[in-house]
Amino acid sequence: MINVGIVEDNEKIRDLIQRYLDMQDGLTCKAAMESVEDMLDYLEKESKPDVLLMDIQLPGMSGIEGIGIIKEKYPDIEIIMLTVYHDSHKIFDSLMAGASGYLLKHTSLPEIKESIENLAAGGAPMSPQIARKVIQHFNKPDKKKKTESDLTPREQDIVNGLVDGLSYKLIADRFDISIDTVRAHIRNIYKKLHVNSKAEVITKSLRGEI
Amino acid sequence: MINVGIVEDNEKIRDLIQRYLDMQDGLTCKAAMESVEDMLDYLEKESKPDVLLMDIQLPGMSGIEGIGIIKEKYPDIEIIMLTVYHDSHKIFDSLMAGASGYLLKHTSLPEIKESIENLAAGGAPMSPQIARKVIQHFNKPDKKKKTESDLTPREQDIVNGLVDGLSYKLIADRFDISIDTVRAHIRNIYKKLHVNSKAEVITKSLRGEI
DNA sequence: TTGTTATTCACATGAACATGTGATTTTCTT
DNA sequence: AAGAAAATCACATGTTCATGTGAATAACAA
Repeated sequence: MINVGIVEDNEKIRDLIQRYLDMQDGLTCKAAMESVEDMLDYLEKESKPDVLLMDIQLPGMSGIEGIGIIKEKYPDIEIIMLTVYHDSHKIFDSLMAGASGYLLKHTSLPEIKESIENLAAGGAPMSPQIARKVIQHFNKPDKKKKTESDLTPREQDIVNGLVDGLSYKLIADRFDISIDTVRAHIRNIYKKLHVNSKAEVITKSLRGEI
Repeated sequence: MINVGIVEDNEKIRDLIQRYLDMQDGLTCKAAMESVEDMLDYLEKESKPDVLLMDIQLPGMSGIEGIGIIKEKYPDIEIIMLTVYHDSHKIFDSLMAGASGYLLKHTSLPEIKESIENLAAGGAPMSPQIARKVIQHFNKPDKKKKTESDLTPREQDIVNGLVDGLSYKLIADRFDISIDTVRAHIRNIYKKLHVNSKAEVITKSLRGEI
């Protein structure tokens, strides 16, 4: 028997989901709150659910903030976001905060039930549109190669020195060259990267733009 | 009508999937090859499929290498991996190479059909176990908080300015404070982070150590 | 062979940075 | 009400950086 909790401020939706889930075989749904704060109170007193369905837009604390707090106190509770938001920031913030699934609100009741069972079986429920955005997040990084500049090996050495926080003098020592040679390389690096400070080179390098 | 192609070295599985998909309404499946090389030959001559089902373990070029080559030549072809491998490396390598979905081989024929339609509708088909691993990839980064220093909001502003490659003067302008105040903050930042140069602050910041 | 690129070095100057010392005001906690 | 922390500003000094100009050597491609 999977114990499900709900955090959703819209009373109609909350009651509808609760009633539906509670009458399903294998599921029980007793805790249906309108805010994270209420749910936290409930969790201190009553038995903890296995799975929480959570909205993002809530009175008081947002659902995303709620994830962090709940997961810290009760790491075993799995949280599925159930929301209208499909923008990348909210999705990734939720996942990074510790959510195990992300469903859009147009998801039908039977699909929600299926998602909960899916989660209990080791899956990760996601609406298809959400899955798409998550995957796109991985697809992107290829373009880095296009922006790749063509620093010479020596120039790359110098850049690494800068990233390590070395002064010109220390870079010169590291590679056994004169400080003026270091300066010369840095001039060339700046030209190639179209920058004019150590700071920008370091930032570009660590962001993978070199 | 969605045109599907298959790259799979096991003849039985390949034929089975091809026959099944080809007899479905709304789908056609004419191109079923045993290697990426064969599929590339086919793509040069014949009409291009909308969706490719691709194995990873193949004679000759691996499916993951294949993704990159096919996506570069024909960016509009969507690729779904269909494989027995469920290790994180193969999953992420595939997604980063440009795959739009990842199914495990125990997926039933009707589920494969559903996944193709799902993809055509803007979704991203993934087996639940795969979705779980993808999400776990996001869940991890929390541990960074442990190494988090306790810079004040203003100090964090200054750090961001440094990362953006601004001089003290420009940082002062950005926040409407004097350059000496910037200096004062930077002194405090250096003490808290145990560093003594802009470069080190930028590196720490971009490596998530702040 | 001639030209280009990579790597090396030197001298010079104004701008930006690192660091010390000291001080005021506001805000929050005890 | 007293103390701590955060944010603000000032003055001073030595160091490091950014940039200009000029040049030599080696390696490699046209």
